[in-house]
Amino acid sequence: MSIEEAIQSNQMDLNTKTVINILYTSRILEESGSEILKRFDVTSQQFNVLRILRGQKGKPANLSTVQERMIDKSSNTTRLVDKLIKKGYVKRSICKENRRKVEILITEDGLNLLLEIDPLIENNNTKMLNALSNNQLQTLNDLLDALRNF
Amino acid sequence: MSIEEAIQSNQMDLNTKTVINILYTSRILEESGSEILKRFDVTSQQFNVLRILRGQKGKPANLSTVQERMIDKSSNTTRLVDKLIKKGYVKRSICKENRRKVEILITEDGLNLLLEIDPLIENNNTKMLNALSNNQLQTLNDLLDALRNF
DNA sequence: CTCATACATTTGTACATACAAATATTGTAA
DNA sequence: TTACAATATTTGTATGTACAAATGTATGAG
Repeated sequence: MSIEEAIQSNQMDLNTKTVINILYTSRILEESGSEILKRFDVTSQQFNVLRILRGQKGKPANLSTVQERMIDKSSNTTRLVDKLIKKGYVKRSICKENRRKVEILITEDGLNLLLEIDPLIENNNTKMLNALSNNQLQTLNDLLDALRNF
Repeated sequence: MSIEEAIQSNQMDLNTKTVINILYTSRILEESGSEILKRFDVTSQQFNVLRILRGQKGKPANLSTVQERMIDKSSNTTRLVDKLIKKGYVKRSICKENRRKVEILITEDGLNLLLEIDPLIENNNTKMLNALSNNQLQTLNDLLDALRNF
């Protein structure tokens, strides 16, 4: 289904259409992922933070580093991390070298949660992208990467 | 900048990378647009509804129709419309044929607001998509349209 | 006609987000 | 060393979102 059919609108110029197409497609992917995460009582943002922390491979990350790397750089990473602490998925401590900074570390429970969620999300991603060949996926990535060089 | 550099993560499989790339790029576009809309004290969602209503060309739309066509099908179109009514950009009335339904119509003020915002958003879209040729934009749209046929 | 069901919207409530201001710590220039 | 600016995070507050339950209206079976 073309984006014009999807949102029942024609007569859009190519730029507008492209922007709307990206926003619209993104929303569909986001909702599909959220539905899976809901079962584990984590939001996409929380999942995103957990994956960033796992990527640190044991090294703690500062709040600001986490925020920089987040897909959705919502403010209040503080409160987002609070939620993860309450659930036991991350630990927080004050950085010894610079006491303004905070160090966040994923716990064993957090890592186990990711191990449980990962295959479901990967599976879902595969399903959602099923209609495109690897070549097409590569092209899509290249175009999006290029787009951001405005 | 590739998505791996952007979010400082490598070793992602192609599917995961593509999904993250779409979400990430979408967020950038969304924030850029929101910044413009903020000056006019409307959110992207409200702007989206106003454009849908303008597309009706004088014919009122039901709440459910509006919701179907929204990019972000957030619930509470009711309260979203409330805000637009308070600002004088739309009118609401009960549908005479089916009193369960509500009819929403954009006002003259709403149309004028869109006339003011449109060129700024179009200009911004052009700027944001500047790095891609028309051919590339077309390909991008085709890939996104195809993607949604999962 | 009247009851159950479906439909369209609204409302309640918990939670999340955005943005600004406040707090705490560090670095540095006089 | 003190004062000022810069940095990193937290907190306050208004607004927005998600989801379920409630309300009001229409439709069809018996």
